[in-house]
Amino acid sequence: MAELAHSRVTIREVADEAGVSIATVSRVLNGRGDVAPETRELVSRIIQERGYIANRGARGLSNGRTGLVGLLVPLIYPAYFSAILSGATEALQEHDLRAVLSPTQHEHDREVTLLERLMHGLTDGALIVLPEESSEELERLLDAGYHFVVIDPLMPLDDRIPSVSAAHASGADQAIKHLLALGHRRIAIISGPRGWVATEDRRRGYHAALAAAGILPDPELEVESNFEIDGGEQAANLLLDLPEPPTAIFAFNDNHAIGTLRAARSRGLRVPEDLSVVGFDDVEHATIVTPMLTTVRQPLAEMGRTAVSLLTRLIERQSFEALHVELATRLVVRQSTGPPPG
Amino acid sequence: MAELAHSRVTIREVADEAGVSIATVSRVLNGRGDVAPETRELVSRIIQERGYIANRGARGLSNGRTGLVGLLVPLIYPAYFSAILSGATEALQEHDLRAVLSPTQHEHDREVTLLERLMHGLTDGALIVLPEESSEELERLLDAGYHFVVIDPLMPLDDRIPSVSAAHASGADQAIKHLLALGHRRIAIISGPRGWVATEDRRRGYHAALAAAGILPDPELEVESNFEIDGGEQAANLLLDLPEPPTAIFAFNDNHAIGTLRAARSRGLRVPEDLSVVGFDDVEHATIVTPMLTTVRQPLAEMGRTAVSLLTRLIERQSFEALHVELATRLVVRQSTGPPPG
DNA sequence: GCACGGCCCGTAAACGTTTCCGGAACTGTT
DNA sequence: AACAGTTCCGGAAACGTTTACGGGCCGTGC
Repeated sequence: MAELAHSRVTIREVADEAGVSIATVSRVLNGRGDVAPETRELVSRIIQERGYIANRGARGLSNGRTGLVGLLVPLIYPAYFSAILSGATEALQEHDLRAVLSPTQHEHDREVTLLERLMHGLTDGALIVLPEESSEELERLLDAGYHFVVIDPLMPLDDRIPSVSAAHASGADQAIKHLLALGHRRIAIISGPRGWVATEDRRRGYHAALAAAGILPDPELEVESNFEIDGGEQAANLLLDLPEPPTAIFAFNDNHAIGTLRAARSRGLRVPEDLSVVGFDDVEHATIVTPMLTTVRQPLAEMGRTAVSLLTRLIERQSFEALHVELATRLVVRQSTGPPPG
Repeated sequence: MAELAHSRVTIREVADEAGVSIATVSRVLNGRGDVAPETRELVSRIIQERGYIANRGARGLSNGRTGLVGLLVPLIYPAYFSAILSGATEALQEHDLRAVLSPTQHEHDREVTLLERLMHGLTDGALIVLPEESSEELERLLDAGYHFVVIDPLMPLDDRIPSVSAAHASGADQAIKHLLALGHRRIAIISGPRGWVATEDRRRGYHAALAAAGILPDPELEVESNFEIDGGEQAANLLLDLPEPPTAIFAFNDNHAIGTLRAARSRGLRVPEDLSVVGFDDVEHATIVTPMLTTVRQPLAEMGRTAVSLLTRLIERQSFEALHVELATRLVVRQSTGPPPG
């Protein structure tokens, strides 16, 4: 039994006070047509006065909609995620939906059970950022009739699975073209884990831009790392220790770029005079570091918002139009790139 | 009517398959005593097999608990908030509670209506970070029987309102003592808005530490700013333009400190040789900036976790033990402080 | 052999909505 | 004056749980 303390005002009380049935109150609540203007006005006023707010749980029970949307993210803290979250929850609020936040700590099992609990009556759908699941697992979800959209898929997904991501290849292409235009020829990359969509797409962009300039890719110039600053620093050290080191490094995220800056500084290399650095993401970090990073901007908040709009359309069963949207990336030139030395 | 699509398995089906009543299934679900071991075992197995998960909405309707907790934050993106969120949601998950995320964009009205909607059957309680509400408004919530705990109150709150915050005065005291020990005598502050608890407490710590060293506070050395980097930069410029500028600046948050770094750099001042800078918060920004910031660390994630543990105690019993907890702050000395010039 | 107390378990009410179905009161047509 | 068609509204079922209440059955003690 609920504490009688917050004895909320219920639809029954509103109905009694207005001298109508609860059915009628429900109708004005949901903007149904079948109600006389005066009645509607009267009921509305009483709802106002009493501060009545429908119980979401009950509503969900009765009509199958809970007004809740699950937000599955590996972590909350890193700026990459919080930017997406920020855009998503804001858009959710505009649709009068609430976000149920569920960090998965990058653990596959945790994510799977979370999803199961979410779909079981708790939420109307979910946004899954960087899903740990295989395409098959997600397809099963889909077949179960659950609504969700994936943000920035890690692995290639089945075509039926709605997703929003950034234009990775184009971003990499812009970055490399920029370096090329500055005169660089020996351009290294610090990439994310192989096999991830983002990694492979950006590599593709990198290779394509090099090829277009008639440069053969040198496997020595491609190293892989995690997403931490330390990892970036180590990778950069590897690169700079090469007999013939690169004059520019394109890092696949801003943390890597910052690590590269550190590596450069620790060996007395000036950026951009001795070494050019380009990042990816354009989170706030990029602008507070010295020198400020030239980086490829991902519209993270916008990705969150877009995912919400896909999801709401899905929930309302409106659409099977553009299930996959790719948002443009844009190179932001700041201080960490310049002509190669010599 | 619910979409038949995700026709979830219901308690009824489990009951039928086990050949018992739904009451019995409910009993084993909730670990009630009144059930024979074999029955319990049988029902448990079927629950497992069928992957049954109780519908939260229905459960909430019936027993008044929804398993949801509201998280009210002004914004999500800034590291300060996401660190708190991170700690809170993690702790929530351990209690098998889910977080309903509600950014208020610093708008008082938005926050009030959000709270109203939250308490109306949606959630069992809430965590309110940096509440925009007056103490009176919160007291009314309290009297209505709603459970919540405030994290980092903006304004002084009534004693009955549970809260968790950081040891502001002690942090400021540590920072100033550190600067004093380095030999600084002319120490300025860039504070947050006057009237805010955090601001006033830190000012108190600042004044106390100065007084203990026999230094009279100079009002010229105290400027106020918002929480952005730009604001910090402007404030620092004001300070550095003084006829007798400070040799050290204690900024009330890391953004201000970073702004101060910028101001120093733009006028050719070296940090820490020409100017010492101390920040507050110790978010990640503090470590990626050059020089790395000496700063007062607030245990943000821990504050989130602590708030959750207060809240769950509140929800479960009506306990009135330690309603106010203040977590220790700690000075982290890095590269932005040194002896004064000359 | 009987009453009684435990142990298990089922029945049914209750939680607050939405929505289907049908009915009353009008309006307008013949 | 009867009738069909509208318009507006109420009754009641349904959603999936929890839980108060009561009842069967068994063993125990006399």
